[in-house]
Formats: sequence, structure tokens, C-alpha cells
Amino acid sequence: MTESANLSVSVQDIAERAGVSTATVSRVLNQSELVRPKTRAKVEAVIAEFGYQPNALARNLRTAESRMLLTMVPDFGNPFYAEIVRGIDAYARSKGYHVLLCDTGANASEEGTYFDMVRHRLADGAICLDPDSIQHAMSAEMKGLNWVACCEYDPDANIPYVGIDNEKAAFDAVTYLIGQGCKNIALINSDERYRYARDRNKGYEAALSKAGLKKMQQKFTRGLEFENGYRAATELLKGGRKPDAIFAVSDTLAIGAMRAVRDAGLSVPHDVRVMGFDNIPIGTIMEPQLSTVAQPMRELGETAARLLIDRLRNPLAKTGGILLKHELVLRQSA
Amino acid sequence: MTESANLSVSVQDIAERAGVSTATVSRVLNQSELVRPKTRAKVEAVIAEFGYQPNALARNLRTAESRMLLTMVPDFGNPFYAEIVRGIDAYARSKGYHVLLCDTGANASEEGTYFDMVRHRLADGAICLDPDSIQHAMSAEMKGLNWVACCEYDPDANIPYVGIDNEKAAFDAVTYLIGQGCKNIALINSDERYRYARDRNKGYEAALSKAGLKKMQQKFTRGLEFENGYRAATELLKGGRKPDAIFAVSDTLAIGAMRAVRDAGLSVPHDVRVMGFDNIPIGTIMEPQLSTVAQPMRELGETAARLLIDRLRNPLAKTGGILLKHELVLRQSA
DNA sequence: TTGAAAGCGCTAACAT
DNA sequence: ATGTTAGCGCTTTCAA
Repeated sequence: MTESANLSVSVQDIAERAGVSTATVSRVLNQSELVRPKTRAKVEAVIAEFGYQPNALARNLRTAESRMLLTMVPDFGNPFYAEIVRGIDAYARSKGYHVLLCDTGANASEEGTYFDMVRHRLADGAICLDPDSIQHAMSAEMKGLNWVACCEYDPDANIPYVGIDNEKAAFDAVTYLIGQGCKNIALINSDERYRYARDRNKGYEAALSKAGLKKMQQKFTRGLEFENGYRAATELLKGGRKPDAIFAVSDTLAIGAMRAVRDAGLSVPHDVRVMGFDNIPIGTIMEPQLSTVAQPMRELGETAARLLIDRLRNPLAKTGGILLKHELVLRQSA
Repeated sequence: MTESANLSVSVQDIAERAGVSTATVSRVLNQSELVRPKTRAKVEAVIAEFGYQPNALARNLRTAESRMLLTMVPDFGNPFYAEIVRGIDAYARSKGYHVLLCDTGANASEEGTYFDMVRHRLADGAICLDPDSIQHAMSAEMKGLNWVACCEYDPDANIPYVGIDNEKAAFDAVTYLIGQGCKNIALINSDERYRYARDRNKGYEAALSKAGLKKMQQKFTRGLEFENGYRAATELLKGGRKPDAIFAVSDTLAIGAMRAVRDAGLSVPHDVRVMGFDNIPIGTIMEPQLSTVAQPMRELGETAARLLIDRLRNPLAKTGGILLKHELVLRQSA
């Protein structure tokens, strides 16, 4: 009779009961070909009888492999990450790995703790979505470990990465706004600890300068929550030079901004065009529907997982970066 | 000089270099009082010199404790879970535990894999947010393991749990709608695999029946994405009996429904009142602002973590359930 | 206060 | 095809 899995049963017990050695049990467990069918059957019967499950800790200690991957996420509240995580999960699973998520809150010491898991072989490798500034701060601790960067990366760090060309993406978005006739384009940016924020800032400035437009006062926010976008836009609207367009580096920020525009008695896109970034699901529900710069979220996740697993298989291969294509999704808000 | 942490360094190496035994190194590592300050200092110096970090796998194997907690989340896309996770994280951290998240996609076999981690002591225990139907399906595998249920629970399963009284909450919401003069109150429900969906359904029916109102055709959705709410509401609006109120079991569904109402040329709340459930952040950004049934998300998470850690400390204590209070948050949509 | 040694559960040489 | 045995890195008696 199969009883519920019992932790206290070990290879030893199975071996004794089946009248074989622990080595044979181990071979059965690991699908080795070197076991007579009859022996295998006997061992498997005993395993089933006891509901035996090998102790992963001991196995990992021995093999120095866990088939677990870690993903460090700075902010679970942002739906942007949900789809990336799904991409990671899908690819990893297809290769026999499992994924564990860590909520680092974009906090360096938290990240360090989770990297310790990799160091100690509780996980084979990690995918890091944390700000590049944190990646820098932790680079000593992360040295020699198998990890890859996703979305946030430093091209010069010699760590495999996948992301998009944020500067170009922002440039394209702002150029589009200019093409629509906007002259006073404001930027609502995120935390400067993120490289994407700095890069999009550059793209924004480049587009304005190319068009001979003066840049407006920039707003940096502390987080990507709707309220931050709302607050930043409200201030912008009160300022001396009224924006006729707002480019936000995140859809969540943009949604907050749209609300602020309307609360100021103005209309989107008639008085102020609003453009977001990421293409999260709620963008299509908003009224007006949010125009945005789409990132290939799922593919970003899948690629990160692939990069990591490749690296695990061949840690010495030379590392490179992959830039995926962004896309302007023009709906109603801009 | 402190060099970057090296995995290949072991207690052995530290012991040799410091001229002590491995036992002494272990004592230093574990803050044992039985070490002469001078010895301790010497050992600590060597540890620092090598940037030594103990191998958690080996330690866990020995102590049968990992100080890791697992949280199984059915759907990362729903912001509802983000705040719960933060609550879990905050409490766990305060007690010296770390939290790992698993995206089960409300899938039983995925859940099983992660429960294996607990069985094998890669984690000390788990918090399960998956549908109670999955909890049931996996009950054999989960037997004897330390875990608690959060939001989804079976009061009779003898597993510690925390949640709210979903039936009462739905009853309150619908009763409020009735008080506002609504006579045709539709329900947009979620997947019946979730107990909360079945319980809220009961509450909905109870409120209607108490008021002598006929219940309307119910819509069950396959997921909580906005589109599902949109689609369900669109059908409702096309039906013979027009709703003057829609109660959705999730804010995401309600937001989709609001959009559908407006796309049908109707106004919220004038023609159709819309009431959601959960109180996720975006509710305040919507126009009109979403009225909803608030769950104490953070407290739900904190309580779940507390229950689990209590159970870890005293696995034999008798288990009980905790029901937290919900609250009607009346804004503009209803 | 410290050390020697056993052992957690498993895998993998090596031997047969 | 199977068994013997060493050892992964750590903690923890037990002895000194």
C-alpha cells in the first residue's frame, strides 16, 4: 500500500528492504541503464511501498546541482514583471529547471541574501531584474556565480544580459510625439538607480534636441506606483510652461498621469498627449486607451532563462548581450 | 585582504589556517559562548580573510532546517497577491526567515513540485494561496508537511489558515447595492475551483433572497484578467434582463466590467453600479473610482507567516483558523 | 574551552 | 550487473 511520503526513509532503508546495496537504489533513482530489469522492479516496488522520496539536500550536496533557478524581482506590484516571470518559468520548465522568485524590493542586502543561495548551491543560478546600480554594488559578492541580467544591465560588466535599447525606444516615442505637433513634452521618469531610467532620459533629450525643442523640467519618482505618476503630472500641470505631452517611463506612471490631466480639467489626448512604457494589460482598459512603448516581456524572460541555462552548461563560454526590439503601440492617449 | 567569497573554502580550511578544530570554527559560526575570545578573534579573522561563507546545503542537511519559507502564488498578474506577499515577507524577515515565491499557475503538479522542496528540507514550510480545490487534490502529498493556507482554505482540513468570511463579505456588498435601490444585481464570478468564488456566490444569493429579489444569470470566468470582466459584463448587458448593478468578485474583473458598461453607452454608477472586491491600488485611479470590498491584504500575509512560524516551532499544537475583517470601501462606482 | 569523530542522505569511483 | 566505500561540508555528542 502506498502511504504518504515519509521523510525518514532513506536509500539505506530501501536498500535493506529490497536486499540490494545503496548504490543500486541510487542507480534506479537516477535511471541508470546498468540495472537488471528484475532488480529494478524490486527496488521500485519498495520505493513505492514506502512512498520514498530522495532527500534533495543530500543529493544537491553531492552533485553540486539543484536544478533550481532564482529570479530576483525588485517590485512585485508592477504587472510588467509578471509576464517576464512567466517567460522565465516557461523556458526553465522546458529544460527541467524550476524557478523560485525573490522579492528584493530593490534592496541590495536582500539581494545579497538570495545570491548566497546560489553560492551555496541551493540554486544553480540567478536571473537578476534589480537596478543596475544594485548589480554594481553587489558585484563583488556576485563574482564567480552564475547569473544573468534581465532588463537592467551593464553592457561592460561581462555578464550575459537581455534587454531592449532604452535610449532608442525613448527617442522613438518622443520623436513620435514631436511628429504629432507637440512642443512641450514633459518626462516623468523613475528612480535614477535604474539604468533604464537614465537611458530613457538620454533618448528623451536626444529627440528634443534633434528637433530643436527645449526640454522641460523633469520629474523623478521614487517608485512606479500610480500615485507617483499622478503627483508628478499634477506638478507639471501647475508649472509655468504647460506640457502638451507627457512621456512616462512606465505605464503605471502614465496611468496616474492621465488621471491627473483629467482632474486638472484637461483632456487626453486633446490637450495633453500621454505616452507610457511597457504595454501592461490594463493599458487597453483605460479610457482613452494608453499608447505605449511595448517591450517583448515574455521573450525577455525566455531569453534570460536561456542565457542562464546556456551559461550553466558552459560557464566558460564568452558572454554577450542580447537586445530585443521594442515597438510603439499607438492607441488613443497619444 | 578580504577577497570575494569563495565557495571552495570550507570549515576544514578555516580550521587548519586558524590552527583550531572544525568544531571550534563551527562554534564561532554559531555564536556559541564556549569559545575563548582570543580563539574567536583568530577564527573570525581567518573567516574574514577568506571571505568564507558556510555552505547552507551542508548545514541544512545536518540541522534539518533551512530557514526558508515557500509561498505558492496562483497568479502573479493579480496585484492582490503583491501586497499579501509583502506582508508575508515582512513578518518572516522579522523572525529570521527568508521567503521564496513559486508561481504555480494554480496548477496541481507544479504545486506538488514545490511541496517537494518542503519535504526535502529545502524549505521549512509553505504558505499556500492556491485554490482550495488544489489543496484538496494535493492533500495526500502535503500530509505531514508544515504549511498553512492563506485566503483559500478548508475550515475542516485541520490545517492552520487565515482568510476572510467571503460569504459575509459578499452578502454585505450586495446588501449595500440593494440599499441603493438596485433590483437587478448581476454577479461576475471567478473560477469555481476557488472556494472564495463559491462562498461569495452564496453570499450574493443570500442577500438577494433575503430582499426577495430574483438572482440573475451568473457569469463565471476562467481568470481574473480585465478582459474576462469586460466580456462577462458585455454579455450581461446584452441579456434580456438588464442589470442595474454588477458585483464582481475581483477588482480586476470589476474594472473590465466598468469599461464594458461605458462601451455600451451606459454610465457608471448612474445606469449601472459596479462593485469590486480586494481593493487593489488602481481602484482609486479609475474614473469613476472603484467601490470595493477591501481585504486586509498585508495583515493576511503577516498572519499567514505568523501561523506558519508558530507551527514550525510547535508542530503539535492544535491548529485553528483566523478570519480577518473585510470592509466596504465606498467610492464612486457604487 | 577545545578536539576527535560520527553521521546527516546521497552519489560515484572503483572493485568485483 | 552489483557492491563497497569514501566523502560532499557541516554540526554535535562525547571525551579530554
